[in-house]
Amino acid sequence: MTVVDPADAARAATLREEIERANHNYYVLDRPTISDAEYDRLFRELQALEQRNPTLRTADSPTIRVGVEPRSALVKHQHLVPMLSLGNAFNAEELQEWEDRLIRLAGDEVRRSGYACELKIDGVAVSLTYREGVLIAGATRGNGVIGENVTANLRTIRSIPLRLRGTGHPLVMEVRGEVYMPFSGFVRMNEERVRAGEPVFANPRNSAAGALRQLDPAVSAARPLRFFAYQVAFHDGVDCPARSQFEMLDLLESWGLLVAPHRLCAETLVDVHAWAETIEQRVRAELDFAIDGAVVKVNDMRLWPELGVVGGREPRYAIARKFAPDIAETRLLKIEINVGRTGSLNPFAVLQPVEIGGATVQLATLHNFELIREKDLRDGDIVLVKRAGEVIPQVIGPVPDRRDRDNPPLRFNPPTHCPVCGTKAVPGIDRGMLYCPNFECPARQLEGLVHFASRRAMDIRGLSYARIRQLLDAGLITDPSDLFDLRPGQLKQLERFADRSAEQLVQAIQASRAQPLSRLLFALGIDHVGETAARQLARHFGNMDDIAKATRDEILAIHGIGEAIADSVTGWFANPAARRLVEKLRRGELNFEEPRQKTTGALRGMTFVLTGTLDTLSREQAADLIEANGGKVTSGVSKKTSYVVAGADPGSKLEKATTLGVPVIGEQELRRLLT
DNA sequence: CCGCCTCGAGTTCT
DNA sequence: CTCGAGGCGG
Repeated sequence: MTVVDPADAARAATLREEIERANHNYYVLDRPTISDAEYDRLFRELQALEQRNPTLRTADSPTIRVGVEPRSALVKHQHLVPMLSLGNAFNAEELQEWEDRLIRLAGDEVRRSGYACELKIDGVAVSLTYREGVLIAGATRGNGVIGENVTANLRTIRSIPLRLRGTGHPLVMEVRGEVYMPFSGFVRMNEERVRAGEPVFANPRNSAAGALRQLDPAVSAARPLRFFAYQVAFHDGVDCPARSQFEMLDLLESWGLLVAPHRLCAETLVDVHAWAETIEQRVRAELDFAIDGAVVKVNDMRLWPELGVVGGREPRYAIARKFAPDIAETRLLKIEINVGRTGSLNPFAVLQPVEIGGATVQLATLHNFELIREKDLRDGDIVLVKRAGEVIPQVIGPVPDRRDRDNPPLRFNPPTHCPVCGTKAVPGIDRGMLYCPNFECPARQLEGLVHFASRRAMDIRGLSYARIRQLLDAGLITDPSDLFDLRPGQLKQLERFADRSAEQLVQAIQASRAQPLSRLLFALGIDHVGETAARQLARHFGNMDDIAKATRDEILAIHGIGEAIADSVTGWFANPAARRLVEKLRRGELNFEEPRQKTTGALRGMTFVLTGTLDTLSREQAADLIEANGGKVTSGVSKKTSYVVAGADPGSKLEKATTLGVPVIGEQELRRLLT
């Protein structure tokens, strides 16, 4: 006789109530009140409590039921075989526990069978009934046993065949799968709704659910819905046409159904884990639809009955490896604008900090003003933010349902003037972009100086963003040439400047005067003149004065330099302010010469691409080494690449090298090439 | 004129 | 790292 802790009992009751309320809001009212992650947390806590105290497991506990009663406006549909849900594993350890349990139940057969791995689409589960290959009915999952008949709506989805292709389909069967709305379609649909003055949808899954339950099929036909199939159910006694889940997926495809991409037949759990990591870190961000995890199934279907079902609810042969949610709702506090070095006005979103995929997101780029207009983003909106792997956070769109209807926030208007200096903004070549044309704009000066001092330009250590701002505010500098007049005494006057750091900074600035012309030229920040073009110019002309007086045609003659760069360079040197800057730099005794490049070298004519972490050399050292020996380093792999030098943990370039047949070498082999 | 190869520029968080 | 556009070769 076990004694139940009264605190546990009270907690269980609270959890049950909260879960029931969330279920009702989600399934019945279609208005989710808590996030999926929060729901999962509550659910698991309740499960754990009940496991510890079996007497708490009441007959009406949500852990026993699969869902709730469906809304009754639609005709009911009884599933041939119940549509069960899946147990969850949130990490590799829980996945391992699952396998351990399987092996205890069915022995090593499980290992030999391997695992079928599929994406878990975040959509609406449906069941399609085919008789003699013809679609006769379709239903939502409902409570798992009885769903809603939405046949007419499902028929409007083009990726659902009305008649199956191929042969070998059982007389009557239900194809199980997921209806979803792609991100692109979701965004487009909301844009159209904004134009039509209609309310907009909160997120793709709710849109798909809402579209399926429309009473008028014409309405759901207009929605961009898709379908992926993942399973088949038949009457007992019907021979399954496939032996394994993976074969079944192939069979579904041969019948003309779509199966979610990136599936894998894994031999071991280690492979499953590696695959799931790749999906979560890399693949997920590229998909045009939401996934909330991966489904792992024992591949051999003959083992399924033996493994049984947990609590009448979750079959043991499959488990959902859940990912951290990569989408969250948060408030867009304000749309702000950054002024770039080139004068580009870059809008970004300041967000109420929100946890997504293990990182706190506060800022997200909005790219350009066209995009803000299309999505109709406004200060104060609740927005959907997506972030996956190492991808930069992205604002998918507003959730206007949550906008105060009586008092909507003001529509965002692109700036007419530079927010920093007030100069009239001008449109750029790229659509949606605006520029501040003022060369003396303080923001542009700040960004320009940061670029000047940066590692790849003049490489002045200790001259950080904050320091530059401090020097500008103190009126000690306005342009890069002023740096070279700075004296330690002036810096020591400033706050937070120790004697030693003042001397070190002046020292670093003085040392940078010797940088080759190519770096100085790049540091000046002339439009279209990056590292490569700067080096080309410096090598070709040899010194600053010959570049300054070069004609457009003389510059055009250089291989790799075309009209855009030539015009930009001659234009820059024609500007009196620029000429004054050059003269001040000359007085500061900066190096205006490019050292003669030796034209020999073991790597002459070869092109290299670096990826991953090399054994001893840093990426930069390796690049220097290659260039010192006459070779070239580029960023992308192409047919012209001679070698890809790969280290530990290489990126996507390695894959591209193998597909293009480019030889891949390591650091040791690179060194051998030098001799 | 088209397609491929490069380069330039901007960007978030740990 | 990725997108977009510059530049070149066919």
